[in-house]
Parts: sequence; structure tokens; C-alpha cells
Amino acid sequence: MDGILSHLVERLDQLRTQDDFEAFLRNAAEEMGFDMFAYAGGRLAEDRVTARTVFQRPPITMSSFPDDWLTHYANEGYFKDDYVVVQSLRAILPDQWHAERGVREIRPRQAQIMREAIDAGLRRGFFVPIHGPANDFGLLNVICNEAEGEFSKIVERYRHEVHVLAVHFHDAVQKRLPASAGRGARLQLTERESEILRWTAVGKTSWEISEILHIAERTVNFHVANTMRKLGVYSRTHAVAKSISLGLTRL
Amino acid sequence: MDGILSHLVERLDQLRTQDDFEAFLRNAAEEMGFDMFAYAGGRLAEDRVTARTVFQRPPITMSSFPDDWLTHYANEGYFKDDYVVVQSLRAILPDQWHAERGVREIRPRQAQIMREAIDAGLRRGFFVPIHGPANDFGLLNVICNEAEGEFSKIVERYRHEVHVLAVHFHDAVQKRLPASAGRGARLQLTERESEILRWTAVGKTSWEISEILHIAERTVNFHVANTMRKLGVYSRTHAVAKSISLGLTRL
DNA sequence: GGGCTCCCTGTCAGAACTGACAGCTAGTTG
DNA sequence: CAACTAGCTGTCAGTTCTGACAGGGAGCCC
Repeated sequence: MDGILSHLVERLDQLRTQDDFEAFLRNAAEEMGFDMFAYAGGRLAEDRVTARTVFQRPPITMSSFPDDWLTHYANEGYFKDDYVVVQSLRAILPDQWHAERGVREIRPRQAQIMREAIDAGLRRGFFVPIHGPANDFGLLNVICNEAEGEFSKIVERYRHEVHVLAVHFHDAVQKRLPASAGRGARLQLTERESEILRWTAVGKTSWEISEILHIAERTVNFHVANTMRKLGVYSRTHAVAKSISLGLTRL
Repeated sequence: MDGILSHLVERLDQLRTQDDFEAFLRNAAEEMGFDMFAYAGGRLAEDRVTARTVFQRPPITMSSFPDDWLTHYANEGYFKDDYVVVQSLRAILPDQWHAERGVREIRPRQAQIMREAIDAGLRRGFFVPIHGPANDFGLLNVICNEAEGEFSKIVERYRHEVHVLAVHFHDAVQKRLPASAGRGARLQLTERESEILRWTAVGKTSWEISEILHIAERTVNFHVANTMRKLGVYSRTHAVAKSISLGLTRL
């Protein structure tokens, strides 16, 4: 991974603003022969209403997709059904997609999205899922509308570069850009609260925890209540699930 | 990422047994100029007794470390304090470590482990954390005891290759080797059970879920009870936490 | 000293959960 | 058809949780 990649990764350190990062991505994609790119990264959580996996807060996004496609995509809530997204949430490795060829086991809704994507000028591409600790998640999608043969060559040539670059890019963006720290970051559990929450997560009752920690059962409930208040939830089960999704508790 | 890497990644597809994978890793490490290697991969969970992050079941491990060091390491439970491990659990990006130089913010126990590592012939190395969906986790550590200058050159030269290789390797191992599927794999929740568990995870009470799904509250409790039985736990909180850690439920 | 955070403890009423008893329908498979 | 699975429903006793009422001390910073 000589020339291009090392150079790109080093340049990442100098980027400061979202515009810097976006320009960087634009250049990188272009250099490798891709037509468009889209990145989204943030922290995952379970939606309160639909109980599906979504970003906790709006993710940091950068893309060169056509504006009307982005608007349409957002309005229709395509994110949760998009084949590329669904795959990325499940897979570790990057892969390619072809809107025209379709994919085995595709659902009608996904096929619909892909058809509309073609109209928006997104024919085929290569996507990189990025998974980090504590529900940290990112997705880079680079598009190349060349004929399939040409596309394959480019992917073959650059897939590892794009892979590494995506991971470094995501890490830099999430560490550097303030939006990702944002509002939720202030929330902090005390030492005792985390400790009790961890025990709760492994099924201990308040009484059992009080025995383990040599404190009163009432005190355990006190800390649990404070934790629930901080997290804005009304049951310890939800508190455990939410603190996991916020990265406050590890399984 | 031309020559060596593409070739290696393609070869991964042909490996079948644990010995295949281990030999593969040995060759790859050697080709790049590393002296030793160690890989561990599996699914993370919270320890029942200590409430710390550990592998759910013994991870798949492969290494060329000296046997007595591995034994000592296992006996002393170094895994949970090892600097490389702790870092990997938190970070997305690969990094290097130097036992002699130490590290800022290192705890006494970690320093102790590093000193002993030197005696075992592990002076410095490069580690790659691998995070996947649903607490999937792996760690590749390659050692190079050359002088620091030489070491830096090798790392500089190969870090991206090692990075990509580690991710592909982990994915292949966890998909291919049966030990990772193993005992826990049989466990399956029905559609209804998962659905109700997801609602439980976002703090809904049995009654609320019964309203949402238009079924009796009793039925909700029935499914929750079945889920708990399958997971071998005695509270819904634990069931939610465990199903998340098993990858049965996403946040 | 006053204000702050963290940790600790008590009681009590009402809501929620847990595990036991019980039995029903519908669909699949050998 | 028998056996199985998935889903559904009822009651009831006992346990656990939740949120409200209280109160205590130790340590830190201005």
C-alpha cells in the first residue's frame, strides 16, 4: 500500500472542518476513478417507535450525490431499507453492489430503492462498513458508473485502499468533528452507577447487588433510579439497553 | 495494495481448517518481516462474576508465541489487563506498541505485563483491532523485535496491508471455523420473541407491548418467559443484555 | 461558610414482573 | 393421524421494581 494510500492517510491528520473532510473525500474518490461518494457515520441505537436500528442522532454525512436524490432518500426514509445500509450493518467486509443486476434475497422495497437509484445516476458501487466499539458505525459508498468490466477493474485495483481509507477517515471524522461529540456527550454515569448498571445487565436483582457491594438494597435502587433519570428512561431494562447503545456500558 | 495483499486475501478463500489458517498467518507474517504473531477472535460479553468485558466463550486463537508465555498469560488472566487488548477494545485503528518505552497513562499492572513480555521475547509490535456487528471482536498482534528504526520501517511499509489482512482474516475465520458457531449457535428466537424482546429493550412494559401488537398482556409475558428460558436467565433485563451480546438483538 | 457532587439509608404504596397452574388454534411433517 | 412447532389466552401468589416521601456524611471549590 505504497504511494497513494499512505499519502492520503497522512493528510487526514491535517483536516479540521467538515468542508476539509468533504473535499478530501472528493479528491480521493476522483483520484481512484470513482464518480461519486457518500459517507455517513455516527452512533447506532434502537428507534423508540419502530424498534429498528438507526443512528442515535443525525449522523455526520458527506456526499456528492445529487441533491434531489438525497432529499428524496431522506424523505422516504430509505436509509433503513437500503440494501447497502442493511448489508453494512451486518457485515465486516466491504463489498460491491449493482443496482441493475439486483441481489439475491432482495426485498421488494429494496428493489424499488435500487430502481430509483439508477434514475438518480447511481448504477453500481463499492461500500465499506465501518464498525467500532460501542455501536460506533460508519458507511462509505463510492459509485462508479462505468461499464461493468471497467468497474470491476477499478474495484479490484482499489478495494483495499478504499477499505483502509474509509476506516481511517471515519475514525478521524468521529474524533475531530464536534457534531459527533455533540449534545449527548455530556451525559455521564458515576462510578457507582456504572458498576450497578453492569450488575443489573447480568440479571442481578437489587437485593443481590446490595449483597455483592455490601450496601443497602435501598441504595442500589437509589443509584438505579439516578441512572434511569440521567438516561431519560423508565425501566432498568431500557436503561441497560440504552447505556449499551450509548457506549456507557460494554457487554 | 497490489502484489502481496490481493494474493493473500484471495488465498484466504481456500483455507478450511484451523491449521490452514494458522499456517497462512505464519507465512504472511514472515513474508512481511515480522517475528511472531498472535490472533484471537470471538464474541464479546460481560463476565458474570467480574462484570468486565471478556469473550463469551474461549475465542479462536492462533499464535507463534512461546508456549510458556501463553500459559503464563492465560494463568494470570493477563488478557483483561494487557495494554494491547484494552486498547483494541476501545479503538478502531491499528497502532504499534513498545514494551520498553512504555505508554502514557499505563497502569502498574499493564507495566508489569509488558516487562514480563520482554522476557518472553516480545519487545514491540503492531496490533489491529477488529470490530464487527453484535460484539464480534478480533485482535491481531504481530511482533517485530528488530531495532526501533528497522521496526518503524517495516510498520510504515506494511501497516495497511496488515490492517486489511487482519479484517479479512478475522471474517474468514469466524465464518469458516466451526468453533465460532459452536454450541451457542443453535439458540434461536422466534419472530415473535425477537419482536417482543426489541420492544422490551426500549423500555416498553408488557401491557404497552400488548397494545402495540394487539395481543393479550399474558401472551407478551408468555413470549418473554420463553425467551428467558432459552437464554437461561431470570430477568428480562438480563435477557435483553444477553441477546444483544449474542447478536440476536441489535440496538 | 455555602454550594456542589457523590455516596449512603429509611418507609411505603402501587405497578410490573415471574413462574406456576391451566387449555386453545393453525400449520407442518413423518 | 400423531407429534411437533409457533402463537395465543386465562388466573393467581409471590417477588421485584418504581417513584414518592424523607434524611445522613465526606470531599471539593470559590
